[in-house]
Amino acid sequence: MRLFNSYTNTIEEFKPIEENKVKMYVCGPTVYDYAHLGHARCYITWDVLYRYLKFKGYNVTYCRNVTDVDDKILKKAEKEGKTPEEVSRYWYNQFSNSMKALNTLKPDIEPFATKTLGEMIAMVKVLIEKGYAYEANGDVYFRVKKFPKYGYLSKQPIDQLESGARIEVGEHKEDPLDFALWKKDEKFGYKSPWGVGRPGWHIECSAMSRKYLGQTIDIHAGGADLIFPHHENEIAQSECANGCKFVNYWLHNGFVTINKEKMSKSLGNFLTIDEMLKNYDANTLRLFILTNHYRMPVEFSDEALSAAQAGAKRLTNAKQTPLNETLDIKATDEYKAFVEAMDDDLNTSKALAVLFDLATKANKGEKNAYTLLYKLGSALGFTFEKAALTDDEISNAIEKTSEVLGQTFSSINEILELRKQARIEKNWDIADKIRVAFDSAGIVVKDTKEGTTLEAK
RNA sequence: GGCGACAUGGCCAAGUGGUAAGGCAGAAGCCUGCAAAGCUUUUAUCCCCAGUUCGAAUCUGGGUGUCGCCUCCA
Repeated sequence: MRLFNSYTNTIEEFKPIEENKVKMYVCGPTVYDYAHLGHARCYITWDVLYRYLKFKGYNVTYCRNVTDVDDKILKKAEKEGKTPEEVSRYWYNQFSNSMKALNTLKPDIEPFATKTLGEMIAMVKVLIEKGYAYEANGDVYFRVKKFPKYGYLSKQPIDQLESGARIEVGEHKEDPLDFALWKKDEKFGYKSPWGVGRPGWHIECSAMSRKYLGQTIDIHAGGADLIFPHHENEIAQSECANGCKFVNYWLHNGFVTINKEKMSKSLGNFLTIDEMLKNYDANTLRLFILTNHYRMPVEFSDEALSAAQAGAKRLTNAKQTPLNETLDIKATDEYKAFVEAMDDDLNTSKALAVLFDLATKANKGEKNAYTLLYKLGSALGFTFEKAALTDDEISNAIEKTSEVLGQTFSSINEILELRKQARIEKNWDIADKIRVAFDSAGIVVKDTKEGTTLEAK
């Protein structure tokens, strides 16, 4: 398997530290607001990597943190008259629901920053002892100049970084480039050797990653906007504290753009996952994201989403047959093509072509095509289970039909029986009226040789 | 200003040296009572210019355009 490593800027053969085991860390959300389509892209992308590694037989430990100590959380808490815990718990639950609705797998470990404070403080202590950090007026800063590799990940010459760096009012840095490991905060802070304060954002990930996955891990992933300064700082902290390499493969996903602009909270041009899920299902969003390579930008548009919706239906509407559990899928050409695509730095769009090919084969009645479609599709996180009609849809359909035919029905089956009779008698008027009534209730009526089926639109 | 990326048919998007996957939309046919779904067929010379090569969308150089990072950000 080959992956693009942002650290070396090249595609590399993936070799885990321990054979067959993969330790992956993904920078998780700061829980203070709705998750948007950009987050969906990030977490779906790494969900696919997680699923695919498992599909390949790796024993994967996936850790994704929750940042629950942060300025924005505190601001929100003050504004709403709540405690920071209340705010972060509420938004964490929202986030979890969104992730579940998107059909992403739960990470094996989901640590909270506030539960890892001991490790953060210990790490900062070591950095101070080793001379990589210093205390200044209750704050602790990292001495960037002491770490010669600083800027390597982001490919930034240090003098360029320097010209952009500033010292904020009230900070007591030795150098503008230095960044905070610990910040004095007497109001919301926690006890530490340097007084009451809060950890810096970057040290959180360094500490959580080490605590749950170890000093050197295989994969660290996140949005490309985290490269600088977040990941750059993580490298500096972890490598100086631990005295060894931090991450073997740095993976970064591209952004979702809207009107050719990055979708982000600060620009206010975002669509929340919850909003999106009202109009499109999880398979549609997943297909929309996976048709593009994960490192490329994805432009949001309703046309693109509609196209993805039609495409997702094509996959999930493929003729389903009982799964053949004895099939040796690894021996099939489709499996080989799929794996070859995915092994090539997650070429999901090529992998999808295999799925579409299988959908066509399944529709033509080719043996095992559906089994393969199901298994390979599941490795990308698609679901093939047909959604049952909702009570709303059913009662609506009954109501609309009763209206149109001027006759009261008590169940769907009663209507279908009537329609069946009407069709036998070639009373197309009644048959069509029922179909139109069902359609307006969101139910598609299909007449096939095997009989009539109902599906949610 | 520094750093990085991208530019392929109506739309989305693979493809990194040998004459353009796939999806959506469109057209035609089959199937259907009519639909829907499905099946079959069908639409490109790859931003511009120069170069390397027997041969380039694919390599090199120069343009043009778009985006991202350099500050919180997935």
